[in-house]
Amino acid sequence: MALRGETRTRVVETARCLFRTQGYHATGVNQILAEAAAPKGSLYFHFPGGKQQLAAEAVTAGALQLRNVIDAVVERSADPMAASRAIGDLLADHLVESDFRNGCPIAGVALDASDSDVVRQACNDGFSSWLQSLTDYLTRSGIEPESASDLALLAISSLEGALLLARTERDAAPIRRVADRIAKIVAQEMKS
Amino acid sequence: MALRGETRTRVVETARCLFRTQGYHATGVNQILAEAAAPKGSLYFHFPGGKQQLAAEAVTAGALQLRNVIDAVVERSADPMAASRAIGDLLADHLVESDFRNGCPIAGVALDASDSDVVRQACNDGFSSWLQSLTDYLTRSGIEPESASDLALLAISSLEGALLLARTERDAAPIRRVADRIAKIVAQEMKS
Amino acid sequence: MALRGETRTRVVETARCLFRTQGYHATGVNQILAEAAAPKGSLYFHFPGGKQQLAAEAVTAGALQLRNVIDAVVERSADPMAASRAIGDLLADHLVESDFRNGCPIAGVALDASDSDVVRQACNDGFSSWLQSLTDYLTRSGIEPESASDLALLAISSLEGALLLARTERDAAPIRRVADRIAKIVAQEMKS
Amino acid sequence: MALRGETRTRVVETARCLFRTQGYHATGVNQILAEAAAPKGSLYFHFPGGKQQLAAEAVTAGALQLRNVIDAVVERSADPMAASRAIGDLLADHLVESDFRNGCPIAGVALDASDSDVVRQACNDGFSSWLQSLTDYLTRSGIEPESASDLALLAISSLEGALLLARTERDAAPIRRVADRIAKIVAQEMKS
DNA sequence: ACATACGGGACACCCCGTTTAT
DNA sequence: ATAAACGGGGTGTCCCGTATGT
Repeated sequence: MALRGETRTRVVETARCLFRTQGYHATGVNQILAEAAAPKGSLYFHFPGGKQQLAAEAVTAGALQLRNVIDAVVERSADPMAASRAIGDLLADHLVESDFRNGCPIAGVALDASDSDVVRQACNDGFSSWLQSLTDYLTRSGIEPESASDLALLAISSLEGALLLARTERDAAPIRRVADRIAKIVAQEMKS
Repeated sequence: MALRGETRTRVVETARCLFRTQGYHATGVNQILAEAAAPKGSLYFHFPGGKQQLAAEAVTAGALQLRNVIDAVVERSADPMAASRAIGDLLADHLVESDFRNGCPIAGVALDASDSDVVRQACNDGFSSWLQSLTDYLTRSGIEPESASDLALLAISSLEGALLLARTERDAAPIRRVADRIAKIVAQEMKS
Repeated sequence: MALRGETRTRVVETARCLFRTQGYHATGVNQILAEAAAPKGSLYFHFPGGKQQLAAEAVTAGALQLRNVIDAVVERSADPMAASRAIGDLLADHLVESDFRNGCPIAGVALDASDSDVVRQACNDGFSSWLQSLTDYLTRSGIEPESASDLALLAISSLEGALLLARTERDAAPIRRVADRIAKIVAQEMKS
Repeated sequence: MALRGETRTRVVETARCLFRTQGYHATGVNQILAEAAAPKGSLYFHFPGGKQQLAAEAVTAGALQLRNVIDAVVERSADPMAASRAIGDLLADHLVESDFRNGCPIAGVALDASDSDVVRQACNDGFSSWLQSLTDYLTRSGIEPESASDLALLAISSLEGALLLARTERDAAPIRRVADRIAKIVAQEMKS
């Protein structure tokens, strides 16, 4: 018998993948349930808020996962410049390996479901956590707090945009080029 | 009887607005037709390729319009740094004035309809034209071609990402902060 | 709440009648659902295969029903000759009573949906069951198996064609004339 | 420039082919016009009665063509028995060569458009002409008029039905078997 | 005779959410 | 927690016919 919450987790994970590659409106709850091999009747038992709640949880989970992956990469890096390039490589690899389907786990939902407050809030929380985490890291690396916050915003914005451009172009080069530029900018900031 | 192409243009314009604010899948052709006060029966006369063709044309039109607006702003600016800040203000104003609905005219479609090649190609062409236009401008402003291309990619990526973050956060600040940072980076590039 | 399968059966029955009189493409699923007073949303719950599955089931049901009716008529008949005439009368009556709308429950679908394999197969199964049943009966009546199979094919083919002609002519005479001729041919076969 | 009526003829021919293989409702006027490379605007100039008139003319043309082909085959045959088998072979070949799509040029329309009187009448005229032609031939071959009429009806009905069965089964055997049986029946009739 | 455009309705299919009964 | 069935609205697409302008 299934452990308590096992089905729930599987549904969220499936939703995370599908929302990430297809966006909010292009992904149907039936598809999620079918792919998760979950019983349809119990969707609204686990997620009384329906598709919106499911998307919010999927985004939250996706944001957390990516943050953990990035944190791990960062900790293995010698300095922020190396970290930036490593993150770029990571994102580029994710994209290419999925045949240019796996972009940002938040963006597709954020743009597509911006009318739902609960979903938008989850997306915002995800972005905020990334910004906070990156700002902290840059500060720890010796950058002044104010600059660190700006750089974190620039880094995440540009990587987010680069993911979009790369996916549209079906070429991961923009991601690595942007990550490289960010590295240089961070380097200059650390010298001063 | 309608003037040649008048209805067609009106439909594309309506589609451009709706796709921009709602994304591809959240926008129905019925809604477009109703809002454009266009006859339903002749949609597939004007757009035999259906919704995909309509989206492709809407994206193309949106990309061209925004490029023209930006070109005008750029020409009024004293230098690339001022231009960057002016573009940021422009995008931020667009977003705020529309109650955080009018983001990038391409992004919402690009992320949502990446499975359709004809739509994806139109999005890619739009991004490419922006990149080209900006690269040219930076080159004309005295930046080396190689750096200009990189800076253009960074600028567009980061503004694209900032638009997404700002829309999600319902706060235009990220756009202006990113535009300001880009201005500083361009300044440094011009000194060297 | 509806008893298990009650709605489903009602839909299939309605579909059987409508497909029989109107053919496959001239019958819309909305019409079927409306006439069956069935809930629209659950059509694809009961029939995931859509209209094709519905038509296949309707044909199967129609073929079985007509076979049962014919079997009953045959068993009441003194000999194959009488049976042939009785079947002709039965089909002619069906046609006339419905103002020349109720022809063969298979033909209208078979000709109209021959591009769908699932539908074609259901039609084929229906015809095959009729052929088998009639061949068995003729064999039991003392006709050699090989001849019985040929006669069954002739009988069903000619009645099928006669139904078509009668419907087109709006005159049931061809059916009875053909049935009478078939009776004579069977008689001659039994003497030999 | 097109000769007068050339386009019209091409449209009717295209309609004949499409109606024969797809039936009435499954064939769209747009498809006919596209396949005939005919201008859409002039359809209702040539055929003010619309699709129904077009179908009626297509059926009339198809019936005449098939009658001519059969007449030619009959005249080349030594006797009615040979003629029956030759007709069966002809129809079977037509069916197989078209991958079981080209059945009777009337049946598909007759069953599918029986609600339109103008179409039904054209179908009826086609069938009647075949019956008349065949009855005449059998009479000329020495069969009593009354029997000849009955045999003609039986022959056409059974071949019509056999075409339907063969198409559904995707096997031309029923046509040849029925034609063979008809030949034997005619032979017996001629002896008496 | 043709061409462009309209016009509204219908098509099959699928959506998300709810209800009732296990 | 699951399951079967409902409920109505919406999807993109295509239909046949018409009207106006060469």
